Amino acid sequence: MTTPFDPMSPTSCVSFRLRRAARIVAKTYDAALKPVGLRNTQFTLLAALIMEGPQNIGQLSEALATDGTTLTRNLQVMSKRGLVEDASFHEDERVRIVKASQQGEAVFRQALPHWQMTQQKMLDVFGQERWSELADLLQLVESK
Amino acid sequence: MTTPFDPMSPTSCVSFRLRRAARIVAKTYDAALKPVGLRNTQFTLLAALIMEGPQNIGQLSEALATDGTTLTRNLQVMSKRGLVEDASFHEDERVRIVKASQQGEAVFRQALPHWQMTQQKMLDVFGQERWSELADLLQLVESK
DNA sequence: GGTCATTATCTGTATATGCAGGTAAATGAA
DNA sequence: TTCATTTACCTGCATATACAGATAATGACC
Repeated sequence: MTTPFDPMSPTSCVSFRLRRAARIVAKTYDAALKPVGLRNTQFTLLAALIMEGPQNIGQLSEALATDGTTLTRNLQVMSKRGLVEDASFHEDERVRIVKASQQGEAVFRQALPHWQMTQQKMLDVFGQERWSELADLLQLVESK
Repeated sequence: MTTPFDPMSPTSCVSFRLRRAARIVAKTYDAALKPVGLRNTQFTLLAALIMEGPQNIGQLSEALATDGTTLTRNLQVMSKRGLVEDASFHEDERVRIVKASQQGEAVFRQALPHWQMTQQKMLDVFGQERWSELADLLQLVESK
């Protein structure tokens, strides 16, 4: 006697469902990262810079699917905290290359176990198999 | 020779993946709803008030998994535009009941076909079957 | 070499989001 | 009844997010 899932009801709005789930999940990571003073978003940004190396706004924007103007400001916050800094200049003077600072790397190392704990918990919720499928589905949206 | 999916790499962070997908999807709906002057978030809020009837902040917060303080402000914006308004008083004077205004309902009706078009496009991307599965998976997070 | 379109980023403005902490009403216990 | 606790909501503060439009540097074409 469950209500049938009606995909064309605003309740089933893909945007709503994704955002709602994202809000809940983000809160979990935020809580876990709180001891090291990072938000989940900042952890991701730091991870990108550390794992992929110094990058410019455009590259980050592409990789994270985040508007460049958003990144400018998110990086500003992190810059004030000394987590990231501008890297060497580029031939093209329009381009700004950003990298994780030493302190940024240290904070990231501190954050990693907290993140891993939470990530593992999330994998347990889904089951690793299903998360892999879910990730694939989400990727569909991004390629299109 | 594809890189194997490593669920414990920060690149696979559940929060990051969900948020990234949500950003992309939200932009699509925002673009579609622009002609009627609604953001996807506002459409959802309006839909909740119209389909479920007048509600207080607490009920909305529960249904949308959005912090009450966020709702207070989001509703403020919509109230200024005359889309929502306070409903009759409650016995409990702490409680504030909100409802869609006449104009809110009119705007919602205008928005609906635009939303439907976009929703259908998203269903096509996933395939209806898969979206149903995806929605189920997302719900896992919310129940826990 | 000068002009014009393109590209990379930033600013102004507005919404979305949530935590801490505050206030007022309701509730429950003594 | 009185007072402490709980509940429902709001304010202050900070971050996240993106569109429009501005700016500055490149690149292409004559």
